[in-house]
Amino acid sequence: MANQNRIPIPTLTRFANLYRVLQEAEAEGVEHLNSAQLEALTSISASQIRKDLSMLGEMGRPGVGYKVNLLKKRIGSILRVDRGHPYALVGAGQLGRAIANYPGFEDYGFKLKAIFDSDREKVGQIVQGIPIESNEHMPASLLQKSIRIAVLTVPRNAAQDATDQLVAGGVRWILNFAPTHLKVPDNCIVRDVFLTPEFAILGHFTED
Amino acid sequence: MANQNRIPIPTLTRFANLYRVLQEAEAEGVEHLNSAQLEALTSISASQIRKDLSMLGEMGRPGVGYKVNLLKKRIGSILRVDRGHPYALVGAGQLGRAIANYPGFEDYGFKLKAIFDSDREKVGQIVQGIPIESNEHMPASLLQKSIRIAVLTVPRNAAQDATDQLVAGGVRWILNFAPTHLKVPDNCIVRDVFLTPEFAILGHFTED
DNA sequence: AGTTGTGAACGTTTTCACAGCC
DNA sequence: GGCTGTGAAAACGTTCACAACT
Repeated sequence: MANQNRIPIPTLTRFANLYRVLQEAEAEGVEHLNSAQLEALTSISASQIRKDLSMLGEMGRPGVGYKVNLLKKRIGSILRVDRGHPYALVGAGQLGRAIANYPGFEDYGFKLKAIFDSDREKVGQIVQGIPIESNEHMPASLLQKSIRIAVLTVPRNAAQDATDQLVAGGVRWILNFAPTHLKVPDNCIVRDVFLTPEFAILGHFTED
Repeated sequence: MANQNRIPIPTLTRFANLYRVLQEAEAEGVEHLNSAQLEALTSISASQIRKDLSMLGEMGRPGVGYKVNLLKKRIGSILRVDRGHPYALVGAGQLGRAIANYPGFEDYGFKLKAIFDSDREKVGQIVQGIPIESNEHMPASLLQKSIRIAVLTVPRNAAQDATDQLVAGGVRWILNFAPTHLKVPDNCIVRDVFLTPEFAILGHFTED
């Protein structure tokens, strides 16, 4: 039965993937998809999909499947894709710019509103229509723009400092690409995206 | 007791993090670290660390802790950091270049050996000392260089094509940044690194 | 005393299997 | 007949707690 509160992270991750597939299906004019078809498109098992979707209440029709536009809308509302979350990018290096320029995030309701970098040379440069600001105004600028979400792509040794300033500026959700653990207050959520472990895992499975 | 075969992915991820910390400790001349100290450095719980390390056989000494250089060596061999895995980058866009230029991967034994892009403009450009090759020679070039590992950073609609060519070129491990599911033969391992779900999850926790 | 290694308890996530609905 | 929704079972991963070792 529907228990909309407290959806596990693995389920949310799968919702994000389903959302993309549903978007594509809708664009192609597909009206219904059943759990087996969704499995083919995502390689999430059909039973897993049904279990996940059961958290949203009864979304499917036995014998028919799930209505694409309805399901997309429902998952979208869970992921809050329609809110236009403003976010800040801290660290306008290569990875940071790649993320700023990555087109996919807007589909999920995220809107880049500020970019910070400690490098004086970069300050004032325009990326994605946003001028890079100096790190120094970070807290004030964040507060003024009501930004609560940040993506952190600074070098490891600058990460904790930048984090402290983000927190001072009212940021409560951080997507962290710096390969280090961030210390934040309890009311702040950090999602770590570490690339080296991904490589390292690949290494382990390597043979010969 | 030591069951070196079949180490769970979460454990491998933690090993990769421990490896970095051990590298730093070794560089600083630290000889021993106990599980509580490792917890402080990684925020992996001490009992979790002991459990993970117990998979490697008895690596620590009660009352003393773990010998840094020994443990680093052991984890390194699990992650096969000493093999100098040659890898290819497919897609020399911003994200691809950011990854190519990221210094951390070499520490884990990965060595960039080829770059491919379908854009004629880019072919011949040098990135990290490697000339960008045209997609067309991909399979032949991969085979010639004995490359078995690839990082895929092409747009979604080019991803499956590129994957097919990688597989034709003998690649068996793919780190996939393209936000789509790749179809590969059974003997090929794909690790997906999807950035949008990370954002999407953040969105769900957003309030207001 | 200090710290490991590990069985046992716990909690979470996935898979199974099928009753019930379309 | 086909497919969903869901309890029940299984698998998995983490934390606890303590005997054993230095």
